[in-house]
Amino acid sequence: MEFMLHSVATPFNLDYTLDCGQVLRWGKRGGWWYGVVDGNVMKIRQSGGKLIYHTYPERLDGMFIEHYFRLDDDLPRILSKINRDEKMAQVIHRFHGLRIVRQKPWECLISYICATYKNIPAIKDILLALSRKFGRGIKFDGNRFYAFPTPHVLAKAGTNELNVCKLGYRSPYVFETARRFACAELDLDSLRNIGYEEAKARLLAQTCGHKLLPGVGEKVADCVLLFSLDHLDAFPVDVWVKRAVLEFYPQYLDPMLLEKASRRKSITSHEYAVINSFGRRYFGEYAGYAQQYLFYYMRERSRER
DNA sequence: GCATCACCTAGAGG
DNA sequence: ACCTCTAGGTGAT
Repeated sequence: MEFMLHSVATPFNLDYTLDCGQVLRWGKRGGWWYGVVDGNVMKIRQSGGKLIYHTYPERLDGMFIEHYFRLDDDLPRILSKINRDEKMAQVIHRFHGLRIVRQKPWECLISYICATYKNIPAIKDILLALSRKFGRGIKFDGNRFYAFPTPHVLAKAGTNELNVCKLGYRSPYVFETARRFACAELDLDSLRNIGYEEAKARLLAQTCGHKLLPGVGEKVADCVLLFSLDHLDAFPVDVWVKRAVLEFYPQYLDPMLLEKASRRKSITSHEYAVINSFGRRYFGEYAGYAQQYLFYYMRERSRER
């Protein structure tokens, strides 16, 4: 199957989009990207203004491709909005065509709960282990792929079985969250068409004195809002984005905070609030796009050194 | 409020 | 082989 990149879908760069760290279940082999999306294996590559793809077992159409890769976003307009200074111009130019992907809320939520305090290779290992153990197997192209496990299966699993997948202290978080999902206490899709603040407050809500979703703090909430619930103004702050803001935008921060923050590698909740609100104010309605370009830029730069 | 600290584990780098 | 540092933070104190 083929998808022609029409004018709205341009620019698009498949490699940047799948390699930038927002999705963790894709891998490139022999010129093709392989991933499991929504229970289907997808094999895809880009050839100039064209996407060539196969999906199995369902034959997913162009509408699906367009929706998943956010090819309906007016990227030139978005990039012009976040292009606020020379540094951003450079970052945007470097990764021109990177798009935010529309992930499934459930998979996105579990992925980022698992991602806390882990490096990306380790996160990919965890998600693969969870899928192998609890997900449905799908044979394709002579390989075996695994769908992401359903809430119901993880809710039945229990923390001991989850721990086999190297979740460590995250096991009870994943287990509890799966239970909330399985008994339909949660409807993340209802957070799509309300404002960012309201949606975030509901994700972080407390019930009976404890968290609705254990393991979900500000960072995880912002990732879920940005990557799966269409809140492009969310601005997740992790150690890389913190470094980026401290290095490129020190003049916008209180000198005291700057001084303290640069001495500490992790992020305090106060620092999170300050950097998050700077990002949202400075970059505006598409701050989430700015965040992803900055994140990828910082990681690539560190890898090159 | 608010700052500090423990936490499971494993990849990356020396 | 072995050790240290760090990792897309969160929850408890």
